[in-house]
Amino acid sequence: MKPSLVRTASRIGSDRAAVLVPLPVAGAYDYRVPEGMDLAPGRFVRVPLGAREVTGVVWGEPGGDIDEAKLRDIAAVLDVPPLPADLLRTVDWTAAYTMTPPGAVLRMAMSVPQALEPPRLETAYALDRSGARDGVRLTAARKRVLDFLAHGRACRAAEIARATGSGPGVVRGLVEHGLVRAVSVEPAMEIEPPDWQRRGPTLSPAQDAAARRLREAIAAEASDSVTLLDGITGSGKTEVYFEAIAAALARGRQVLVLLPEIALTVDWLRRFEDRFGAPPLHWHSEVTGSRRRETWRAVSGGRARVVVGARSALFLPFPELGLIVVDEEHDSSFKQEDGVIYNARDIAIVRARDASCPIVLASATPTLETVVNVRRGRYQRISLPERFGGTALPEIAAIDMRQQTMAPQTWLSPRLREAVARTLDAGEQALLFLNRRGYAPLTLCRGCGHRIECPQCSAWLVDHRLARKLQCHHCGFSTPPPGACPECAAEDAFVACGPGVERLSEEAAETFPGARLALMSSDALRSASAAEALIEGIRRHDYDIVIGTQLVAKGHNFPELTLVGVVDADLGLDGGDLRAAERSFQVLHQVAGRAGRAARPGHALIQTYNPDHPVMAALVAGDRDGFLASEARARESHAMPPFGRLAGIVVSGRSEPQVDAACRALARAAPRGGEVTVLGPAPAPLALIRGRHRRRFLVKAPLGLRVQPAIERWLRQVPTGRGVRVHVDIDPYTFL
DNA sequence: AGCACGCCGACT
DNA sequence: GTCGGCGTGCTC
Repeated sequence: MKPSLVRTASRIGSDRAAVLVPLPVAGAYDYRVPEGMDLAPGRFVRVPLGAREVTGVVWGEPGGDIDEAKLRDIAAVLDVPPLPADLLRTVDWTAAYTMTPPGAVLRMAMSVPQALEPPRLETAYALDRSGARDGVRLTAARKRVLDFLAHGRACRAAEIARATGSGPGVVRGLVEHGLVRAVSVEPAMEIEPPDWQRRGPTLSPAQDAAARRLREAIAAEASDSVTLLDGITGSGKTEVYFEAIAAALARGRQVLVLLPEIALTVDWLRRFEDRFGAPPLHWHSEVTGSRRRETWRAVSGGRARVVVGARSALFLPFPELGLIVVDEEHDSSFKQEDGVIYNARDIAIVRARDASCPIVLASATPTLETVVNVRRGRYQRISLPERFGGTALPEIAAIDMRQQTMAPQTWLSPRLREAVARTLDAGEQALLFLNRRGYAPLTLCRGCGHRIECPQCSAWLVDHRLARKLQCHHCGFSTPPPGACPECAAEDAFVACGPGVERLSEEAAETFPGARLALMSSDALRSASAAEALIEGIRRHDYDIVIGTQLVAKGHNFPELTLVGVVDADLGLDGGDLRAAERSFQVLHQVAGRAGRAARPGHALIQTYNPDHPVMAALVAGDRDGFLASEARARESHAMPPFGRLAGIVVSGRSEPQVDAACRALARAAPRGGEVTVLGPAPAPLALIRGRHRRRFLVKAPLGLRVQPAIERWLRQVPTGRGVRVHVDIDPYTFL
């Protein structure tokens, strides 16, 4: 029995209402409600704003302190379902937490303006039962069309033609004879409902036990629980949370699954269809046009039962949200770095709380934040300790690069070369992982030592030899490689320094002649279909060695891959980032997990100059929890997250003196002596991006304190203006 | 985010 | 003398 899910919002009682417009204004504006207009929070309305008219959302009771003379009338109420009340709360919470104007957050929930417009009607054809068949010559084609329409509802001409194999003239003829009539219909995307009663693949006893516990958590009375599904790579987490999805669907609820953008693979979708017999709806930046509009409307109207998407799916208007799953919970791509700066994982937890629904965080390498929340008893944990099918985790060994003799301009150590050769001899596949795109990260002039830098950023240009370009990875600037040095005019004097995947693939080709190489990086794979084709090829063993960036680490399953070689494991460790160690551990652990997923055991070799580093030691020992414990101790001793609060304040502008002046003014006004500490200003690690100079402050506060009011008070005292912008990043991830 | 208002260079 | 450049400021 489907419970009643209509969350009845209280009607607006007075002749005024607060309306939030999707613009970065300070808050909701009051408008006059015309006589007889029936409003409740969440309703979409058209309101006059300055010289134009915009669509906003009724937010609640009026603020009241606005001059009667300034009040303007709400122009119209849109005939679409209102934004659910729980989403209004999440928008308010997100705005307050991230210190963003609520209208800017609302804009994310109104990202499809076309979905609010009355749909363009389409012409469809239906059987006209009043039409007399006497005297009409019923050809075979006409009969097929009439039979087809006798079963279904009105269909578009193209659909009828496709289904009956007849031309467009057939329908037209039937219309002329009055047997079929044209009707106007709203275009509605056809959605196959997922079948939760269908029998999915057989679960292992461990999976089954985990699934049962998850179902119980969902059925429990206190349903807004947070559960960490903690399962090592290959333990079948996905199939376990599918059972949670089935349970939510059985209760008549909608489900949202958040995945990191690149983890939504054909593999994942195939598993979903195996369980539910139908695909979920997708939501990410590449879903555009009418598909985007129809998906939004299907979510809003409740026709979409399961949506899988990237972080922006979080603000879709689910009226009956019953479960959120955040897969690869630790993935840093959940953190949005531009516009409204938020972490989709954290907002998902808030959205679940506001909607009173459970949420599942899944990961093989959960974040320290999540693990600490489990320890504090705020989250539950369900563990999947073994790999599905009894396959062992790959054995991980470090290669101490200080002990290896390297030929100049090579990056594969003798030990790694030997291991790759053995793997190829055994007829198996090897993966060489290097988390750096392009051919070389630095190009310098042999003559004068000049380094080629981005003209708008303080960053080197990366040599992309396949594309015949030098490229800036921070602003997208690109230029053909110069013939002569811009500094000393020397010809042909450039040297490429350091390796990228393109260069590594060159070395692999020289070292292993005859081996078939696949290069997997975002540059080499222009489209999603090209990526899928390559992945299929790897799976079919069309390639012997895969060379890839982080892209290969995500969710792919290559059964004949038995060796993973990490070329430069130290790459992520420097950078002064709070989470550098944690993130390195996560990505290295994940990429090592690509080895040996089927019947064959796998192993991973990690080239490092720091074999004693806690990250490397923990990987080799297979001691994830030990690593998390030592990382927790280190953070706790410095009162760093999750044992303290952090916020970044980035000051930027085109004029360096103006930025410095603003920083001095901010430093003078910075709160001191209290519980809040302000560090800085320091040049941001990338002191110049897109021609903007950047400085940053770091605000530290104890856990129990809300930093936002302190920051608000501080920033309000200092008028910035003069082409200088100040951005607040609560819980910063990268310190760039 | 738009769109207006406002104060300084090349044109009918 | 105007048309218009886009800098800053407001929108219930």
